[in-house]
Amino acid sequence: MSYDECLSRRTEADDSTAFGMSVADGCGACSSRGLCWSAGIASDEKRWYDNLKFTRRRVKRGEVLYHMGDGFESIFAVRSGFFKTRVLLQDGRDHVTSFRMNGELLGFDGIGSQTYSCDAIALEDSEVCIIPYQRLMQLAAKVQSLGLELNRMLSREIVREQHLMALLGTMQANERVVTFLLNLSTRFKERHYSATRFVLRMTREEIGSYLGLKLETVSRVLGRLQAAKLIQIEHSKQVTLLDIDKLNNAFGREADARGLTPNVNVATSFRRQPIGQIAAHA
Amino acid sequence: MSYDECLSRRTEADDSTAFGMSVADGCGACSSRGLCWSAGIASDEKRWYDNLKFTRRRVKRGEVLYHMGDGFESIFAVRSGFFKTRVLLQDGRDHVTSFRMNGELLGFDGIGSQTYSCDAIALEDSEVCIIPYQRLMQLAAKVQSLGLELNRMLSREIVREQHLMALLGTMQANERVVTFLLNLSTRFKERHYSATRFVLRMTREEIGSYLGLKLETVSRVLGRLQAAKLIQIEHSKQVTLLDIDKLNNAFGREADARGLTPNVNVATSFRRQPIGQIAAHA
DNA sequence: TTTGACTATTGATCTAGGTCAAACCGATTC
DNA sequence: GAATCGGTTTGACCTAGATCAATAGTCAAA
Repeated sequence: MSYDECLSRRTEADDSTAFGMSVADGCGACSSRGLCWSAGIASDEKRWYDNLKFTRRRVKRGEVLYHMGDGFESIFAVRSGFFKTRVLLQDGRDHVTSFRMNGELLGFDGIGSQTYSCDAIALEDSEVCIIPYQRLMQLAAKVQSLGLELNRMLSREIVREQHLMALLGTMQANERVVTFLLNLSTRFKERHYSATRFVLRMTREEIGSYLGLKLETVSRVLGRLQAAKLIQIEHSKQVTLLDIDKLNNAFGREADARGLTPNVNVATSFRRQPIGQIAAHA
Repeated sequence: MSYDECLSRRTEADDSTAFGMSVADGCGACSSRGLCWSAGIASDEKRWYDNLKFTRRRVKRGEVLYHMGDGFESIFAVRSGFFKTRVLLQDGRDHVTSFRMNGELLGFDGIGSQTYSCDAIALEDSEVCIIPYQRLMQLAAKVQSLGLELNRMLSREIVREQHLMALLGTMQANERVVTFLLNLSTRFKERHYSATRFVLRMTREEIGSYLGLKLETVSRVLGRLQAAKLIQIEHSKQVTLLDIDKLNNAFGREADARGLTPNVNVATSFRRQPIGQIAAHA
């Protein structure tokens, strides 16, 4: 998908973006302020942003933002909504590699080969800022701190994935699910949403794919966590974390900003116990 | 570890690096030429490299190049030898996240937080080029293509890790090990070493950690592959791939340059069979 | 050349999580 | 309000890979 195609798909009705929107007049009012780009840029260099016009695009639930194999033109910042990314295997298997919420970025995977290497799909009606890479790099040539910040973001994504690899390589099903919930909790908290009560935008199957588990296993673990009064689930999607400390102590350290921190601070034998015992114990 | 410390550990005897070494006079003669940095930089901009003095450091087998938590100053290019990186979990578990051979880079994980997020450990006596990040970025401010190339490398690392996550999330033990062997094979081939006969520098346990398997499982799979006459192993470490095509067809597509391509082009039912049947079938 | 520390192989057994199948639930549509 | 549909839960069973344990190869130091 070319950058022009991208633009043409922009919601016609959205007047505010009709002529592009600079960071100066757009980001200041954005609900992702402080989470997205601009947080890392030296403030005396912010004026440079005027050169970087953002456009936006609405993506309906289930719609694909970009496809694996599409030509890389832009990275995207989630303004609102929720996305998953997934890599596809030739035989039909796939694997979910991330979930993205507002203020988070999509498309880094395309820089290396000039072709996106995964699919990005909206899990609910969403809106993204389109950040054309070429212009971004032209600007970065002038604004030092912008290039540095971009590197930092790429690096943080590498670290996030390392932690996820460790999760996939070493953790039990219980730990994986709890780590996942705590990570979501942290990210909602950063966005000034409730850290203890939130909606799971993704299906059990998507969670399972992300965590390297089958959907039935995810469902069972959630069931056990509920039976242990550590969480509560209504209508399958609405989750309440009833005791974050116990969840933390039993299964994983406070997950940091962007990554899934897979650290565990209890003895191995303990981790292996069924959840009921852990809840009673902690 | 500071950059100065890094320098001070440099091998005293290595005169060629005593006053730093520019890309111009150092990289031209390097055995990693064409694999490392310089391949991606516009050639008319290569002269700028003179400003970037590289120093080197020898790292003995088992020695740590950098530790998780060390202050980030530099990235490293492997000149010779072999490294692993691993993330540590608080309770003593760890997970190997990559193996690096000559021409490959280490330390990207430190850019985001200014602190390395994993350990890098030499698996044999090795030598690295030390690339001070600050100077690199100063130079990148002048040389556009350098900044672009750095972004590409970071992005490729993200994609590599995505593929590895898919491997950890979806593949069977057999597939994982075969994918691993084929990936090594490809990388050796790129370096003009034999694609079919090479030495495993890492232990079964390290392979297992990387692949999310136990060392016994790795050993068993290798044993089965050998029994199926797909590979041959001498002295535990010396591997010969006897039939790359069969390995490929049965378990995974040709692995691309840097990533573990987890694609599989056979039916699921087929993949599940024991190796002997696959070998007979393919 | 023996000793000792690793590392790897191999067998026997166990279990976490996968697989299969049925039932359930809430939302939508007819 | 019956029917359909996508997603979820739950139970019964099974198996890939983990675990445990014994043996053996490899290499370097004494």
